This record gives sequence, C-alpha cells and structure tokens, in this order.
Amino acid sequence: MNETPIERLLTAGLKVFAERGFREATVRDICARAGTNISSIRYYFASKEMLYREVLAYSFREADRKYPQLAFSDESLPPNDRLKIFIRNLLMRLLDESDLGFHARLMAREIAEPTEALHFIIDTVMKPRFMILRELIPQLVEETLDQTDIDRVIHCIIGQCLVFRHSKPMIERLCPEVISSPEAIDRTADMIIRFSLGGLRGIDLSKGGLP
Amino acid sequence: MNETPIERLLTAGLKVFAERGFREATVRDICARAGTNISSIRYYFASKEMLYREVLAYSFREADRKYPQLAFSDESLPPNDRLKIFIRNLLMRLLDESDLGFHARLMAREIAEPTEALHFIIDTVMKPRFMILRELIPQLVEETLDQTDIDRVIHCIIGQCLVFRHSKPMIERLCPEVISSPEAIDRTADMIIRFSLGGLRGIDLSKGGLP
DNA sequence: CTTGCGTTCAAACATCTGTTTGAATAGGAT
DNA sequence: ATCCTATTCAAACAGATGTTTGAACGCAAG
Repeated sequence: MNETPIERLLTAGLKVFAERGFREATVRDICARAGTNISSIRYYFASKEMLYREVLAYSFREADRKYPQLAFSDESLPPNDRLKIFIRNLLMRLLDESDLGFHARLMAREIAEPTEALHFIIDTVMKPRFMILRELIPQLVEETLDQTDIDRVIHCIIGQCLVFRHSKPMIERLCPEVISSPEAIDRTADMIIRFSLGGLRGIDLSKGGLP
Repeated sequence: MNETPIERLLTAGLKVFAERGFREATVRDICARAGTNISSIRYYFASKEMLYREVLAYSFREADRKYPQLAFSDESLPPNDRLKIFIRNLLMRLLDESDLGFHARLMAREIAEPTEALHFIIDTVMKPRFMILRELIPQLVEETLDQTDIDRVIHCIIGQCLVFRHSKPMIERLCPEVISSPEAIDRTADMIIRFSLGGLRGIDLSKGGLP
C-alpha cells in the first residue's frame, strides 16, 4: 500500500466502474479492492457519484498520457498517413488491456448509456478529434462531399474500430482469433486501414450512384 | 386493456429492459406500465429473470417478423446485391424507432454486457448470419483471404452499421443530421454500401502491403 | 504527558427492490 | 346456490446497498 487511499480508490473505482457500470458497481467492492474502509469514499469524495466523476477525469488523464495523438494532428504529414495513424491509435486505445483497457470500457459505457458526464466527454475529447477528421476526410476523396456525407464517412471509419471493442463478447465467441494477440490486433488495424482507404476510393468510383 | 397481462408484461418489459438494462429495470416499473399487480411477474413468469428471457425471445420474433432477411439468404442473387440487402436491412433494424427500436437497444446491451442469455442469442441469431457472410465475402474479393481476415472484413462491415446505433448519443450531439430522418438513414445506408464495396476492392488493390 | 487533528474503523440506518404470502375477487361448471 | 379454479391484490419479508455516525487510532505539536 504505497499509494494514498485517494489513488487506490481512483484505480479501484476505474476497474469496477468499467467492468460493471456505475449502478452495478458497489462501494463495498471498490473499497475492498482499494483496501480502504467503506466510509473512505464519503470521506474523500463525498459520494459514489462524485467518485465516479473523479474517476472519469483520472481515466482521461491516463489515456492521453499513454497514447498521445500528436502525430495525428500534424498537418504537415500526408493525409493518408494521418488517417493511418488515427486508425491505429484508436484501435490500440480501444483494445489495450492494461489499465487503459478500463478507460476504453468506461468510455464505451458512457457513449452507449450517457450520464450527465457525457457532454463533458464529447466536448473535451471526442469533438476535437472529430473536427480534425472533418478537415482530413475531404483531402482524401476527390468528389466534393457535403458536410453530412463527410460525417457519415467519419462514422464508417471509427465504427470499424469501435466494433472490436463494443462487440468483443460476440467476437470472442464467434472468431476470437481476430483480436487474440498483439499481432492479431495489429493485423486488424492493417485491415481497417486498407478497407477504409479502399472505401474512400470507392466513394469516388461510385459517385452518381445517388440522386 | 384488450391484451392479456402476459402480452402487456412482455411489451412493457421490452421497453424497460431496453431503456434501463436488466439490473436497473424494476419489476414495479414494468408492472406499472403493464397495468398489472406487482406479483403478476411471479405468477406468469416465475421471476424477473425468466421474464427477461421471454422478453428476449419475444423481441426476436417481432424483429424477424418486421424485417425478414429472406433475400439475403437467397444464393441465386449476385453476391453484390446480397451484401447490399444485408447492410440496408441491418441498418434499418438498428435504427428503427418503432417498438423494434427497443429490440435493437436490447441486443446492443446484450452484446456489450452479456448475460447468460448472450450465448443463446449468438448461436440462434448472430451465427447463422455470420456464416452466410463467411461464404459471401470471399465471392466479393479476388485475393484469397484466410478465415481470420475474412472475419475481420465482416466486422469492418457490420461495425459501420453498429456504430450508428451504439454511438447514437454521441452522433446526436456531434452530427444529428446523419440519422435524423428516414431519408437520412437511407442515405447513410447508401454510404455504408459504397464504402464497403470500395473497401472490399481496396483489399485487392493493396495486397502485398502485408507481411 | 496532553492536546488536537486527520484518518480509519465497525456498526447502524434508511431506502430500494425482488420475492413471497395469504386473503379477496371473479366467473364458470355442477 | 355452491364449489372450484384462475387471477388479482395489498402487505409483508429479506437482502443488498449508499450513506451516516460516533468512537478509536496514530502521530505530531506544545
């Protein structure tokens, strides 16, 4: 127990909230894993909900520390490479099974079942990256797309990454090999990149196919 | 109240389970919406969990009734068309906002946070379609892919559809227009189809890009 | 040593929730 | 009318869980 009770509660809370969701997580469980008394949450965080907010903030700090996305934002790189970096980085974050895996799970939870904290997450974490993709995608297709179609393309791309986190239980039953090792995950990232670059090309080729 | 208590409990249960998840759903809430006494769940279904299983089964029956997937299984159709049908059908199911919307939400929940019922769902609902895709995809790419890469491609495709359901709260904050109307959803389906067909072509074009 | 403060602890409390119970009700068959 | 069965009902029960409490502990300052 070399960490402070506050740190232990944050890491334990991250795990439990990620694994069971806010409601299913019990303060008794969190305190047990943190090795603290049950009343420590009240003492240090006032309530379970306040602890949850602190855990969210802590989780984001850790994620950005471990997988910084500087290269993706580098406008001097070719758009192609920037997209590759983005996809690989996103998939790695999502499937990281160290402590960061809990961050991805927590985020997936917030996206699927928002608490009041979602708006904060979107505005501070998602939106900046989304805006970068908005200016990146048009550089990768010849046809000029309207904003809404660009947004659709963006979701086609991130959807391919998200599915490997969101549908993990299903994947592990149907075809676990696709993400069963770091090499497999790497190959999955390659596949998403090839598929996405092809998809972007496909949009150009099939133009006029729509009214 | 022209329906039987059993029917009312099933529809009410579907809504509440879909909106709040198994654990957060309360039998009192379900019974209130169904207009039945609190002990009716025990009387007709033995327990909350048994009700949940029956709701799942009921939900699948309704989904298959409303969006049958016969054409997708028709091996006499060109592979291209079968994929288009599959994508459009899946997206429609996922974004249907009638009673069926609850089905999609319920399924998304099961996929993300499996109960013991997940295995049943996968084996009876997902797997058959997955197996069809497994024989369909190779017909759409020239390069011969191994099984694992085929499974990756499959998830790239369904991931593009799933994201519009799973990340709906985020989409509605960042770019609601992409799924804000039946026409918009239709156009999203078109985009996924173009993107996927392009992606499949891209796999051929970029072969050799991997070790 | 005594005091004071931050911290830890076990027990109790209040509420919510799934389940159970036993009586009340209704409707049809005899 | 009587009986039987199926159904409905309100109340109670039991367990889990977030919160609260007040005492105990430890340690540094005076």
